[in-house]
Amino acid sequence: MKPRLRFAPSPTGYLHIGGARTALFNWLYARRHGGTFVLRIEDTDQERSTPESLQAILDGLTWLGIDWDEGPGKGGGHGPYFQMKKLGRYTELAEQLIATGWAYRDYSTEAELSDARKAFAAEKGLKDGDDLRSAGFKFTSPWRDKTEQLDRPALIRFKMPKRDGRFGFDDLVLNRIEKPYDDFDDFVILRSDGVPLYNFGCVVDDHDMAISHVARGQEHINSTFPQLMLYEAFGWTPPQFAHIPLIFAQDNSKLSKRKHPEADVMRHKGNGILPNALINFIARLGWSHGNEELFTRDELIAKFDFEHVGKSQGVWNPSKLVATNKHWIKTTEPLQVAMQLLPFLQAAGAPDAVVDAKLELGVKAFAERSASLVEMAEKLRNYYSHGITIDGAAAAKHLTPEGKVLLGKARDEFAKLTEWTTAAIDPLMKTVAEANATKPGAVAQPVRVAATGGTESPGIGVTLELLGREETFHRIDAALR
RNA sequence: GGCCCUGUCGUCUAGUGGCCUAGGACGGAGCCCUCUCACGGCUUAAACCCGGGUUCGAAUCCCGGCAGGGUCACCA
Repeated sequence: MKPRLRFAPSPTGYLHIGGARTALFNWLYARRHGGTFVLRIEDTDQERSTPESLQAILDGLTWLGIDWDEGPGKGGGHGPYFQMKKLGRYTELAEQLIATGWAYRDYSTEAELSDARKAFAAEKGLKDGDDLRSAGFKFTSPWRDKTEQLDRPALIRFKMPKRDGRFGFDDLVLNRIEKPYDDFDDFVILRSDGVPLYNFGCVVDDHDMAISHVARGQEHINSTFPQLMLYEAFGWTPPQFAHIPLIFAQDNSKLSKRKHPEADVMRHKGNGILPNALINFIARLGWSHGNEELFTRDELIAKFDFEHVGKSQGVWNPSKLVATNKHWIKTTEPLQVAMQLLPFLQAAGAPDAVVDAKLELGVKAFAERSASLVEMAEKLRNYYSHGITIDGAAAAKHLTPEGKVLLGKARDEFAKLTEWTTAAIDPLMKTVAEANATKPGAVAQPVRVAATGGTESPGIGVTLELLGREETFHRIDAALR
């Protein structure tokens, strides 16, 4: 049996880093075992769900290269993949549960629930604002054992069996987890407007979609128990669960959309992080493979397993993300990098830049000196402008009278060149230096400052090749003036 | 508060009873390479939460503490 896994976001905001990692783990497992990866949209929270959020999530997954076999835009034989499109199915199954004695209609009003809370508070001597849950409040509906039907809306509750002892499941990362039966109230499965609640919709869909493995955040551990009861009530076999640890921000609080901008996947795109670098980084945050740190997408697919997913929460480490990004900028095909770099370069002030031999050369020259595409674009833009503003301190240090003499001599050598390449230009630093009894650096720095306006750049050869013969002479002549 | 999960360098982690005088990576410090900046190479500081057991032997198993986290909605 080929495994079927899913990612089931609710479209209530952008794609969160934690969600992305959950999606990634499910996707990796499916890909590794030749299974199917399903994308399901849990849009039953009509208050918060928006089309924009849905699009943002789709965009985020697409950018990361996490593709789905079934779901929005793909179809598939287990749809609908939007929960709001299968309301009838939930109603039908909820009725089935009532018929089999596993659920009941609850006509309690908000007022009655509120009265119950107040009565509990009074009995315990609690003040306003005290947390009722902490004090052990449980709501027992008076409708639990009634079968009469009233002519007003009712919600449907699952009837937790009164049993002693404990129940649980074998988690793929946490191993055995159990809880006492009496830990659970009769939970709502269908709201009075006919829309299912999370636990119910989730179980129905995972069953309908023949999901075999569910990897999700550890915040879902406790909801696994009511879900297990639902599986029992329906006589269905539950999937295998893998609860993965949460991601925390550097301030040691849960990575949240509100407080932590880095929680937004697309923000990293804007920051010039390569999708493969982000994938590598979040995969390693919570999963390991011996001492290995760097993985291509294919290596991840070949090596991922739930056994090596850690049990404890991880902290977001921006500097390691940057280091990972540096690595992939250096090792990815220059052409690939160039294509992703282009929009950044255009935005940085080189609107006419295109993906061509020059840009590829630029990527090669700057791959080792850029932490991100943003940084690379920033450095490369000067190679796309006509003329350059020379930094004052750099000029003062290197465009001295002596420096200008050497710059002039270098210019003379450049003028003799029949081909304008790195290999042809580089040796000239030494040539000029030896002819003038000095070091190559004494020649290279004035050239560098004249050509780039600053004291830092790749080797003189590539730098000038990148600039082009004409622009190089233009800038040198301007500096010599 | 009840229940549940977790606890190795600052951070991510390797480690599944002897290979551990605890390894790697990021970050830090230093050195080398060098036409600048980088890259790279080398060196270095830095951790098994605490206390009891079990065992010839424990980071690894058990118990207790402590700490961190999750969850207890007609949200997901």
